[in-house]
Amino acid sequence: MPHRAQSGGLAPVISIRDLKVHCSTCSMRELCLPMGLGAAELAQVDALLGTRVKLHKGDTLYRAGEPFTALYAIRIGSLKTTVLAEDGREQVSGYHMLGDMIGLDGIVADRHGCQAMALEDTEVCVLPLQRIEDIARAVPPLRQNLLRLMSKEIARDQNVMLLLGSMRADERLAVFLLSLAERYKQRGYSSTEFVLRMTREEIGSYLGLKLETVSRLFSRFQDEGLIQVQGRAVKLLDPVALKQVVGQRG
Amino acid sequence: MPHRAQSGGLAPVISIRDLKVHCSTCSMRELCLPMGLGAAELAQVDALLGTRVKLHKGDTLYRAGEPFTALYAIRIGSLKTTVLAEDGREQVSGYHMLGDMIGLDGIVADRHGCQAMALEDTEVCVLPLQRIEDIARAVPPLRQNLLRLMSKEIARDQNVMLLLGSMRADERLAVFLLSLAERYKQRGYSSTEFVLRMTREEIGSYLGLKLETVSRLFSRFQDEGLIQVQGRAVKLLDPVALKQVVGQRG
DNA sequence: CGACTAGTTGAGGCCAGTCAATGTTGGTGG
DNA sequence: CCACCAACATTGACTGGCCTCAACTAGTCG
Repeated sequence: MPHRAQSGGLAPVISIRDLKVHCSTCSMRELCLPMGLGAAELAQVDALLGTRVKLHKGDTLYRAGEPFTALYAIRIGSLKTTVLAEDGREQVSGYHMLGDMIGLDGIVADRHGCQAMALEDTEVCVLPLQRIEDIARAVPPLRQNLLRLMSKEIARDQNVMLLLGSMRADERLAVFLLSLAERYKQRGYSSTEFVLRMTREEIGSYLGLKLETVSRLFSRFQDEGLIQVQGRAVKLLDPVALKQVVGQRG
Repeated sequence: MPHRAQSGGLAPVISIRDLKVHCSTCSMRELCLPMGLGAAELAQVDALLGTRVKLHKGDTLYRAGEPFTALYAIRIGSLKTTVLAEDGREQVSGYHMLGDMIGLDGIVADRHGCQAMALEDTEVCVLPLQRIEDIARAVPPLRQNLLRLMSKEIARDQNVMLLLGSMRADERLAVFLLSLAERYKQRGYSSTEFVLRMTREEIGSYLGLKLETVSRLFSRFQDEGLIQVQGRAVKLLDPVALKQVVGQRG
């Protein structure tokens, strides 16, 4: 099902003006593409941005193989990206929350290399492809930021490779929880208490594990007093001990 | 041990002039950063490039944590990049051959996120960081190419994640061999017969396997008539069947 | 209320890891 | 040139961690 520009039967509680994106008033601007820009530059970026898109839980923002037309910055909510093998196998390649940019992999072939799906009701800012070049020309620091974001994505992917290639199941889950905690913290949320937006199966797919293994590990971590789990609600009781899970024998 | 600008006791068999890099005369230019550029633009890039660096087998081009000063384009030879976990664990994150660009992960933090080591005698072109901005300003198509290369790296990493997260050992090795074959082909070499530049352990590290497993799989593939192996010399006898290894049960 | 999805837990099997012995290769120096 | 050594590679026996299959529970939504 394609994404929709507006949610179904809800009366609009926000004005038309708000529907236009403004980096200058966005709380995520220091994590997002315009990080570090001055007021004048921000105004330029505002003028170049497209509209925002609203997604409901389960909506797809783009699919693998579709023409690459824009990058997206997440304003509210979260998405997962999944890569598909030729034989239909599917793997979650990332979880993305507010302030993150997605779609960076599409530039190479003018087609998206993966699929992006909303894990909850979500809003993204659209950066149309044609305008990215304009932006890059007009605002040099922004060009730098774009490179940085891509570079950051590469560094992140390499860490996931390290996780998938060399860690045991319990280490993977510990790293996953700690990395979520860190990202929530950066965004001003609690780093010890949060609600997972994805299923056990999706976590497993991301970590190269089966859902039963993930479930068992949650139970085990709880038994060991490291965390408290109630469905998708997670509380990190002992982050230090959780860190120690990573990198130790047995 | 740091890299050296020139090899030890050898009399120079190439002229000084050749030591300066020239994209316009480089056979890799259509795979490398200047792909698709016109003659005038090539000349501009030539003027911006730094010198080349020679590495011997085992030499390190850069280490994780070192200040990021340049990107590198491989002229001759090959390198491996490895990421390190805090606990000292190490994983090969990529094999890179002539025409490839490396160091792209360093932009984010002004520090390299991984280590690059030569697998054989190797020469790389140096693109000093300060000049990358100049290049991007002066030659718009080159800016586009830089983005494309980074995007390609992201897409590649995601495929590795798919491999590590969802494939059995034999599938991983088959994918690895086929991807090497493809890359040799793109560079004008035989796609069915080549010499591996890395040890079984390094292959295993890249694929998330132990060296014994890699060795056993080479033997098994040979028994099944898929390949012929003699140490590091590999001949793909039945690439089609090798492709079929990927994605089938048992 | 029934159908469905998500999650938990148990029993058993298998793939890849571990440990160990042996063979092979390539570089070095006498 | 060859003997030597260290690094690399192969193969076997055994182990164990994660997967598979399966049963059951708890929410959720028509």
